[in-house]
Amino acid sequence: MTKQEETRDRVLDLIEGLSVGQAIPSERQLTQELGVSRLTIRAALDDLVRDGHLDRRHGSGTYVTEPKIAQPLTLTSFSDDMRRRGMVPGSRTLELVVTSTGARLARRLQVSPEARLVRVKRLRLADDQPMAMEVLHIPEVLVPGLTKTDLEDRSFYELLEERYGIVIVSGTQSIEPTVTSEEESEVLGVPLHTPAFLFERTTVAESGRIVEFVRSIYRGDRYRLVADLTPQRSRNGRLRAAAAKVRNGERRAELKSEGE
Amino acid sequence: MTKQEETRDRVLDLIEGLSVGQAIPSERQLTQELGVSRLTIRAALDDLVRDGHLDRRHGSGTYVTEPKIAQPLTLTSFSDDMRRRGMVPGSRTLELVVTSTGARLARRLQVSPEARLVRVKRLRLADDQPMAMEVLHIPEVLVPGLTKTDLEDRSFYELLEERYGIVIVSGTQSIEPTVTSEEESEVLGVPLHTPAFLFERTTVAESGRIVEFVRSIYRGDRYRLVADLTPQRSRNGRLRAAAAKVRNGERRAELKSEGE
DNA sequence: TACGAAAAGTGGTATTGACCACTTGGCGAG
DNA sequence: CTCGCCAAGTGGTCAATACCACTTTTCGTA
Repeated sequence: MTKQEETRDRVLDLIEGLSVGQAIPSERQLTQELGVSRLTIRAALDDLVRDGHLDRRHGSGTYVTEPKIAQPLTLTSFSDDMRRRGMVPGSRTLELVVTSTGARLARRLQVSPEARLVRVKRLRLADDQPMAMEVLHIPEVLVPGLTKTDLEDRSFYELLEERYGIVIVSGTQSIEPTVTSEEESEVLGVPLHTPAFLFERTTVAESGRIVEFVRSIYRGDRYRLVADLTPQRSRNGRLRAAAAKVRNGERRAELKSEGE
Repeated sequence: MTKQEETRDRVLDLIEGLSVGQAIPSERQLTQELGVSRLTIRAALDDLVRDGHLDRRHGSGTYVTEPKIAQPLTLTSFSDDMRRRGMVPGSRTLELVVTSTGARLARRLQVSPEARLVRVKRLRLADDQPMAMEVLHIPEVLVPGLTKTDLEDRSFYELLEERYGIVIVSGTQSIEPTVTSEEESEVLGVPLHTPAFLFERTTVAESGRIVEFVRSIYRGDRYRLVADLTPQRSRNGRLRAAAAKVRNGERRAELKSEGE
């Protein structure tokens, strides 16, 4: 744990005691209160600004921001994602079976095709409304004794960490447009061939091992991705002069209002 | 232009003279060669690492990386996006008309509903294959005398900067799944109701003025979004211990291979 | 020759001190 | 009372220096 990380967490604690819009102590004040150099403070605040917890105003101060709506292109769990929108996340496990892996999934998960695999199909709810259907594939050795109810009322990632000691550190997700199949339509309660997002995600643990492959279908009529864009610097220099003032675009998702 | 930005650009120039995988001079060497402090060097390199131009290896050196496939959730033009994939971008202007604005668009563009608007419909090509159809809406006062051919063989953003002196600094883009309409199917050469991405984008100039509202339909069978994910820090601290080692997920798009 | 320890070089973190640019609020002149 | 200026406080940038952690190379020893 570096001082910078420690500082970040201490400021994070500090933020919890404040309300949105309030200013945190100035950088020079924090230097004294926390006993670290201003550079360290700034590096820690940089992180928190990047993550959307703080907003700096040159010449004025540093303020607590509205909690971000969401950052679906960050490694967040469905539960956290929905909670952040003020909705109650839910989950109904439709099926939990142990199967063999097969060639394609074996490659994705980087395990032997003979390995045993837990396959979980579940419905994700937001305020008891169906939002997405997802199918998880997890090597059985990683989650022995996993049951249906384990997955009902908590984040799978929390469970992984607390019971199995597996900490997620990264992942890759692809996004495609698609339309719902017959099964998906029925489960989600939408007409056949409704537009939807298809997310495919593999996540990686601290150890470097691939933990899961997930295939999710999100209702296109209720889920939308929103990205704040910033220009990029180009290596060939053509547009370099038009360099960014705004940096680090944020990503977030929104729920569409019913009547849009 | 701060020293840090100047340093960044000088390193960027330096990178152009190297090939992928080669090491750039060490930070201490750069300190001397460029005559700035190591802190400044590091800040500049931080930027370039974030943008994917460089890769740091602790104890070893800093290396030039493979140019990123793409970063579609960054403010990049279609032309740049396609070029980066080694494809030849193209554009066919299907229609260019001046109309009045209407209430909904007026709100989006923050102009009077009576303002004149240039509406451009065009087909975007990659290697002469239809990739997307887009409709641009631009207040006419910003781009007087714009013609069809202006838009054919160059980036619209380049044109804006060079001829009209308008520099784009940020934007917002929403992404939804949809299916192609009759017109879109015909123009793109795909069956009716093919899954597609609907992008809606508004871009903002240096002046703070909204420059354009764009609605694009991307073929779902050829265009895919890929995001590298990293965990986030949470303000309520529950999972904070599992903090990220990997930071700053990159986003990129991929073209699907034909036979997938 | 093969191995292992040491040294040299690299990026990673941290401190201290300084100055600049911007915002804000108070005070004085009109 | 109002306006404009100015000073204080804030974040933004930069320098010089030090030490740590890691990688790579070198070189001496077995």
